[in-house]
Amino acid sequence: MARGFDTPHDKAFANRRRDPATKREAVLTTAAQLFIEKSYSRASMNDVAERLKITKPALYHYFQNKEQILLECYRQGSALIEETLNEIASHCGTGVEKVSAFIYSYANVMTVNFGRCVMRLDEGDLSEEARIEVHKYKRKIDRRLRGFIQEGIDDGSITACDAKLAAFSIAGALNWICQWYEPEGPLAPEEIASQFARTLTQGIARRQRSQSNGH
Amino acid sequence: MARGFDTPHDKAFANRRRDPATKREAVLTTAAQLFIEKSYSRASMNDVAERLKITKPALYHYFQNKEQILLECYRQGSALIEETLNEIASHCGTGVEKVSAFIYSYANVMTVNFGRCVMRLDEGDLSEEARIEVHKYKRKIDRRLRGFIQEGIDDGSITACDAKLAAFSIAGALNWICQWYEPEGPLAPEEIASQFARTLTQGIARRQRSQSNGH
Amino acid sequence: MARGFDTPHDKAFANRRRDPATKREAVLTTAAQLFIEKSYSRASMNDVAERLKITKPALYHYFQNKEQILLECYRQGSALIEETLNEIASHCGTGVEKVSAFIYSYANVMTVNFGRCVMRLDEGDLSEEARIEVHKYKRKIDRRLRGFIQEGIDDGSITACDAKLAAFSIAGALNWICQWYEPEGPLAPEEIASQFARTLTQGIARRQRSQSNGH
Amino acid sequence: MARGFDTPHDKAFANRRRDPATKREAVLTTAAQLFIEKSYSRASMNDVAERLKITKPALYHYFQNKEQILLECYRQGSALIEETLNEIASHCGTGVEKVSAFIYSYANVMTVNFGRCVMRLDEGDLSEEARIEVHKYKRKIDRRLRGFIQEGIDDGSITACDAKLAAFSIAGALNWICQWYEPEGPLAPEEIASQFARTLTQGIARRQRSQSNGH
DNA sequence: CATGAATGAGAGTTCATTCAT
DNA sequence: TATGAATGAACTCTCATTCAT
Repeated sequence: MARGFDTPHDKAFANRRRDPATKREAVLTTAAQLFIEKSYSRASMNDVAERLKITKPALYHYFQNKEQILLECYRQGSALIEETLNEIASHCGTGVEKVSAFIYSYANVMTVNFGRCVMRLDEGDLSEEARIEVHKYKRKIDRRLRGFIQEGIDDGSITACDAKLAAFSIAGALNWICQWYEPEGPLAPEEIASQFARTLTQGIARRQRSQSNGH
Repeated sequence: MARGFDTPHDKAFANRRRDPATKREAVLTTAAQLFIEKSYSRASMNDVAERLKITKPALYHYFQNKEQILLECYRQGSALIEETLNEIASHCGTGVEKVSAFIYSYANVMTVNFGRCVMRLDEGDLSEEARIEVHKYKRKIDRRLRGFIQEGIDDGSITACDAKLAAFSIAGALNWICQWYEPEGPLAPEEIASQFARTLTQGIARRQRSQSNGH
Repeated sequence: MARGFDTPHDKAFANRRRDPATKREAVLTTAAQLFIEKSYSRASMNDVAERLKITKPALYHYFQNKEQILLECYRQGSALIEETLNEIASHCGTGVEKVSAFIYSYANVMTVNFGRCVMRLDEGDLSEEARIEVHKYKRKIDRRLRGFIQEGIDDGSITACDAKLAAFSIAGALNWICQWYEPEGPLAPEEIASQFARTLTQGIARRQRSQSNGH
Repeated sequence: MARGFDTPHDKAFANRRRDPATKREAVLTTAAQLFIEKSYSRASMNDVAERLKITKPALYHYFQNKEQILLECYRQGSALIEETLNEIASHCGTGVEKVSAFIYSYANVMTVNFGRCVMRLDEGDLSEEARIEVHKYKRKIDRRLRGFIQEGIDDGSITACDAKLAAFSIAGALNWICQWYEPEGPLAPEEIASQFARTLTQGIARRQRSQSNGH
């Protein structure tokens, strides 16, 4: 996974007859990259175009406007998260195991640009309508995490606690990853993911004489 | 502490003979509020001036430019955190106790505007020089927290673990507070602070009865 | 006459082997329609292409550029008017009869898109050269109308008056039709035409019984 | 009246401390002039600014945006017309006299830029809301004119006819003035006004043995 | 031939900042 | 001193037009 996002995407535009879907993707990926690097408001359409070595108006062939690009970033990132959520929910296991799996997967998503966009970019840049859509995604994630925690409390694998605050705490630790993670840094996504899964789970796991949370 | 930042500060400008320092403070507080409400880039100097019921150029009597206001917000918030850090460091106690105290204080700071500014605003809006200064503050906080954790590991109050990642995890949960906390919301800062102190500490605290958590 | 211009013209492009002249006409008719609906500047080449279900560059096979389409609209509309003018001029009859016939025909033309284009679209969108050409058409119409009026004055069928201003007045009433006429509206072109012919002619016709209208 | 609109209005901006209302007016007058000269869409904010010898953004001190300038032009022009309407309506006189007075005043208004704007500019450039407002103005004018005509029919001063079409015809002749009138041309507004009043009134006036419509 | 893709020029608008009073 | 007015630079977006296939 990951680390591949720094490669130039201007090749997608080398030939005029290239697959338009590929080009659209290239625009999106480059935009996401820039949004993370410089923030949405400081990343101009010109910046995106320049990095792709095309002109500004060409972008408007693939997206209606800047906000649509932003929204699509949110959607892509949310989709990544949703995938893992569904997978985990469908698996059997105790609550604490689901929480642990969630943390592991989510941490990984927070190291790819689209995932980072979801939690790092400013929703204030979205229109009211788009903001509502994005909120739906976020609420769903939150509800799932709380659900896993509650399952754990119910099945005895998690210590009794305020599921809401526990979720905030875990989500906070995870979401913060997208603020400090650097693709070129010394920590590989998997390392981060597995240690986070271990540490954060311990904070809420029911003490037992011996416990293994394998990953 | 807390909650006092929503009162209107335009009164500071009601009387011409008011202390200039007070006025400067009023500008700063109002700006911080707006930066949190709308983000730095969407909060215009006009907005600040309007809310204070003064004119735009008047702002330039107290601050060189918009960035200086932003930087000062970072400084104020960082100072709040530093204070608590020094206090805790000077207190006696085991490592885990210091960590717990840190979490409690820090969580509280994350609910006041200046504190929120430090971790919520975008450093990309600062000049290179200012960004370096702010990084110094942040590194210091991180170093302290890691130090507390290491102390705990050394004195046996904290389970052996990667202090760096543990710090990231705790800091993440805490820093995220400034993203979701709402002054008018149902959760009081102290509630948040105490539950976070409890939950997050558990994640790293040494279990009193012997316990092995298989790698 | 009339009302047939709302039928879709994209059928002209359905068959590849269709007469190119037919296609050109279809472009023109559609463009005229759009120019009337949205104005020349707001009707984009894209709009024209979309309505015809062809691609934008295809338009450039039939017309050099947007302005040429506009010019051609003027020409088509002017031709319609010119036709009626010649017909009327060649007919025998008193001046007032010619004026009445002119009003009737002209009013009808003002309810078809090409006719409307001539008097409703903005000459400012034409190049200097084209504008001069269009002015020639308009001047010719004006001269003819004035001629008819003068004939009437000379043959006694029209009250003595400033032929120039009288022409302006009649032309104004007629030209204004293209601003308010709606193809789907309650008034049929012929109704409008006949009442206008009656009313406007009365304004200048010589009274059968002697009458003085004091200056 | 009239003819004064070609004088440069940049003097209003010579001094920074000049009356803002005067400057606003200067912007409006210059804009109206340009809208008539080049049409709304071709007259750029830059054009307006240049002619006033200020910069583009300075315009935004006086008007929210381009459309607001346009709307204000419509308002100013409509106000001019409304004034005369009220005056005429309150005067005693037969219907035909009122119609004649209306024509005279209205024709004059059609020779000043604001008046011309009302009937010459494209309503399609207005937002839905503004368009509704402008329609209200126009409907009011139309209703008044029809009212005057109906009064005339009722009091016997005007020949029985379709008041609606008669109004269209008169309004058309008058509105067309704003298309061909040139401030520097040979015809003075008053000349146009008085002949139009005479000619158009005759078109509907009841024939009497002798009649004087003085102006 | 006909087309999807791309461009260049220019539009309106915003905003931090600085004159000039 | 403190302010209303003005600016310059930047941004998003549109569109007629033309490549390149």
